[in-house]
Amino acid sequence: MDDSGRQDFGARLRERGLRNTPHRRAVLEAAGRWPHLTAAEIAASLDDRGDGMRAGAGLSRQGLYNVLDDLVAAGLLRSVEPAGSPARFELETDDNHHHLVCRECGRMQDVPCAVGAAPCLDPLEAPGFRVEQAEVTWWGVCAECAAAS
Amino acid sequence: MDDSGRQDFGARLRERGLRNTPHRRAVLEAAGRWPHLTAAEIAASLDDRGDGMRAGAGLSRQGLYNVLDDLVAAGLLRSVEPAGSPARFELETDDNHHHLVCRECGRMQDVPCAVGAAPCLDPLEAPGFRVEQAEVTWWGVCAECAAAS
DNA sequence: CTTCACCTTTGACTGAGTCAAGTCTGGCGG
DNA sequence: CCGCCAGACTTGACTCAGTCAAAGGTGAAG
Repeated sequence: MDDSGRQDFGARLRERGLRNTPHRRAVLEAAGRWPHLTAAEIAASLDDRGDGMRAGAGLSRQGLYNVLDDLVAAGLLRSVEPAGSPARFELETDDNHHHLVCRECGRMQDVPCAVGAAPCLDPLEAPGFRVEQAEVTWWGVCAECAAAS
Repeated sequence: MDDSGRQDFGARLRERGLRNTPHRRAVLEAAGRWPHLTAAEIAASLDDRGDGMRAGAGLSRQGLYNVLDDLVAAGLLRSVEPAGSPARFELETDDNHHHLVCRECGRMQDVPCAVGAAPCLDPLEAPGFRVEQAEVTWWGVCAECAAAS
């Protein structure tokens, strides 16, 4: 099969000590193909996938959440949860990007970190607080929604 | 500390065209006294307030949500919703601060915007997207939790 | 082939918030 | 002074996203 293009998720799973199961691969593939899906959307995408890999029966809801939790814990997936929206998932790429969220339609898009490498992690006034990660979200109106009004 | 007598929430409400009701004042007072309360915590604080203003019966759940929505819409209250937590409320002060959230205990504290006035709103690569607001959240471990481990 | 750890399913449950529809209230026009 | 009515509040059913607990499969190490 022409797997040349897509990443070898199986290997990534093994690396992190997780078993390489079809469900896990399928979830990673979905997240790679359509970033920012919710758990429900991922479930739907598993149900109606028409590609080579047989989906078998759908993954149960609990199963899906287990898979998502495992992948997030293993650092293969990142979960993003903008206010008012259920959690959304994207492949973890360690590229320090942030998110634009449209106030109208809720759509989300990536932006590279605006000010250089990891400026958001700059030391700040936080006596005793050990900062591990910064998360920046820009809220506004996307091009489509702006046009529509 | 004691902010020169509490702010005149009644007047603020009228200014924005909202009726000045005891419930609304009480919610604003609670948010002023203990920032970052959840809706449930605000409800509890209304129930057992021992100060001058009689609480009367508790505000119903729906009533509370109505009040919160109104106050947020009127720009008197700000709602913050870190991943994995229910919404939390603080008085809107237009001071462009951001939040530190502890991964262990979930506690939240304010930090003044690290890099000057509103750097987070700097133009960024977002063709067509009209950015209205930036939100920065730092995740880490607070002093207490760090000490406890 | 067995076994045990890991993976998955089932179904009940919770927490946070919403919807819809009815009731109360207080300030204004008459 | 009275009735009206918009805005404030209550009630109760409901939804959505996610969790818990316990039982059932499965596959690779031994």
